Amino acid sequence: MTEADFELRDFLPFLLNQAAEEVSLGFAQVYKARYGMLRTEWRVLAHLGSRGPMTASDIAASAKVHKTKISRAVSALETRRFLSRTTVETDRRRELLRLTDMGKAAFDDLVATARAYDRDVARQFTTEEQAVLRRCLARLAGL
Amino acid sequence: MTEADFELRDFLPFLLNQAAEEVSLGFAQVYKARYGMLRTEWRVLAHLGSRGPMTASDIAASAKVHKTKISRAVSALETRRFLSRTTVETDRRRELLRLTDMGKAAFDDLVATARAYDRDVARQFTTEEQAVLRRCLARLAGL
DNA sequence: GCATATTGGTTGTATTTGTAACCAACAAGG
DNA sequence: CCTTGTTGGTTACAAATACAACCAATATGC
Repeated sequence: MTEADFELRDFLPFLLNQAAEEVSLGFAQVYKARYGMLRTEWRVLAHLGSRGPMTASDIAASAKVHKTKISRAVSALETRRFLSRTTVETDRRRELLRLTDMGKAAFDDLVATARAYDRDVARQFTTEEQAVLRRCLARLAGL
Repeated sequence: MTEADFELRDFLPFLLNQAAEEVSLGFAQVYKARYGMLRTEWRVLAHLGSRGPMTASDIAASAKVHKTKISRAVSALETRRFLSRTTVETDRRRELLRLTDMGKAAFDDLVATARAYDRDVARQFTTEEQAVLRRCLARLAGL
């Protein structure tokens, strides 16, 4: 007999993946449809929008995303004029990224959408559940 | 002023992705190192192991994974002799997938590893937190 | 100052994935 | 039967990702 009583739905890595996929797929469609943005691009936008100008590797470190992914997302956002780069004069390897007016507008708009989406998702839980859920996820995410 | 008080870490889709990535990355390395299996392959193995023989589209439906992904995972598992196919005689489009002895052994082994990993992850939470977390995730995942 | 190592960032190539087109087996309607 | 439509599954091609090699600027050791 093999381990017949093993249930995938009790397995945390599986549960997390499944939930994450389900939840972020819905939101991905929103901003993809509206701005043609990929997940990483939206995340770069969010970082710059909420924390102000920073360099690519700052974002990579804070979002724990590989720098090549960031690099490509930044190019895409630059091409669409959502952000601009300026080389840091004291260290000319680094470039400070900042949102253009268009980028800020997109960010504001996406924040509104994001908040509404978040409320929508959260609504199916009690306040206590929400608190526990967010706390546990933050811990797991290493925040 | 742009929406400066928006914090990514409060945004559920982001939290979920981050947590999922962090948690399943660790486990992925275990079974990738041991069996050279990809996530989808391990999930196919898990389905067949815990629910017995079934067809590719059964798995696709139950795991909510696209059938092409399943198809490729099944071929990979077949090549490595973890499973075998037999055409269903009453409907020759469908093929019943079942684990070979090797597949069963791999499944048993992975179940043990998975349980240990799960315990490890869960240990940082209280019993109540665990219950809430699993319940919420299951709901979000649509289980 | 000069060789060496490190860091910020990009590019090239091999995998992986998603989307759509596809084939074969079956089902339904006439 | 013979069209037409559906379903299970695979394949082909495009997009996305990971990984390693790379370039330029700076830091470090001597």
